[in-house]
Amino acid sequence: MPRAIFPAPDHDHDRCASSAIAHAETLCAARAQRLTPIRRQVLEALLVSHKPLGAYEIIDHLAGDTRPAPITVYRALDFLRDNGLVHRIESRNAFVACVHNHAGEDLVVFLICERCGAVGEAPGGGAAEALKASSRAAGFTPKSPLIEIAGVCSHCRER
Amino acid sequence: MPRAIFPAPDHDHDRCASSAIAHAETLCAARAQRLTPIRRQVLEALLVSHKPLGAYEIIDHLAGDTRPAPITVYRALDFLRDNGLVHRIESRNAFVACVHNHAGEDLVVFLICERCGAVGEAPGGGAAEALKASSRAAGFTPKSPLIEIAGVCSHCRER
DNA sequence: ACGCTTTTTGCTGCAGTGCAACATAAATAT
DNA sequence: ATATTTATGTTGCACTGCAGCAAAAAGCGT
Repeated sequence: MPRAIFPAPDHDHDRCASSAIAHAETLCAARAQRLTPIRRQVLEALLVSHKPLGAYEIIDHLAGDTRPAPITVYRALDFLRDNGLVHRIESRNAFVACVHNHAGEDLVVFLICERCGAVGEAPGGGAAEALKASSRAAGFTPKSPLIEIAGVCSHCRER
Repeated sequence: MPRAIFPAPDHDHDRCASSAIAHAETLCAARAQRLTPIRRQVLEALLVSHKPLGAYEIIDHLAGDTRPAPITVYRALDFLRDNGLVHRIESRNAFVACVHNHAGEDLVVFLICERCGAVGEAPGGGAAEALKASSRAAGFTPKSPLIEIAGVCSHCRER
């Protein structure tokens, strides 16, 4: 069965989080990038929440021993984003862990549930090319489109 | 000739701004909405700049007599956005005047030039339906997609 | 093992974003 | 004219995001 875009609310968080961490380790090792404790902790915080978190919410999650300064978290987020492990949800000023493993694809469509706050990553299908073609027709030289769709996810709809 | 998506850098700003203001007046009159001085000034500031402005940049533009408080500008922006006269560029935390007059269409694609900062509104074509269909396939009930594309506009490319 | 360089983290500070809560003024309705 | 709605002014604050510099840690060459 394919990975559900919106995992069931009662799914095994720990399992999918540890698998994502493992993936991050593999990827960083392959690129000679260092998944330092802070970076890993930020990623873990996003993974267990399974929802987009603001920078200060991440700080709250990490505030076990010493409370990290905002800049520390932002730098970790920059690193994780550069390596495709975390996405920024622009319409929310928040960040989500990427659980999609979209290898090299350029278009990610974020589905943002307005009830539970969960974010799914849907395949963009042909939309990327259509949008790029449309913008080129306007004389524009496009990079990858950013697409975010608000709505209601399957689990919230059923309730 | 159709309205260019990226108006030439030397086009008649005053002309297109005053036409947009006239449109705003007509629209507000038709809806029994009040285009008060502050709201008009905020809209004018965005129109003459022809680029996205942050809230504090708008304040600077209006700071002729008395400097408006941030909340004042945000409230004016809320009003203008509710009436489709202004859009928010999420990836920039900034606002642009809408010069597209897209009557009732739901999809707006923002083309954001990374060199000059200008923002064009391109027709979305069939992308909206494709994206909605794709998200429905994931059990998601979508509202209108938000699409922003960074790149280089025609005028900057020629230079 | 030693110093050197690069990378990462810590720290201080600040500019920008965005809005809540309440008070006042202006416009509209009755 | 008075009551009601709508808009603006004021104060204050929480969040966002990063610059600039200092200290620590990791990697590298000899």
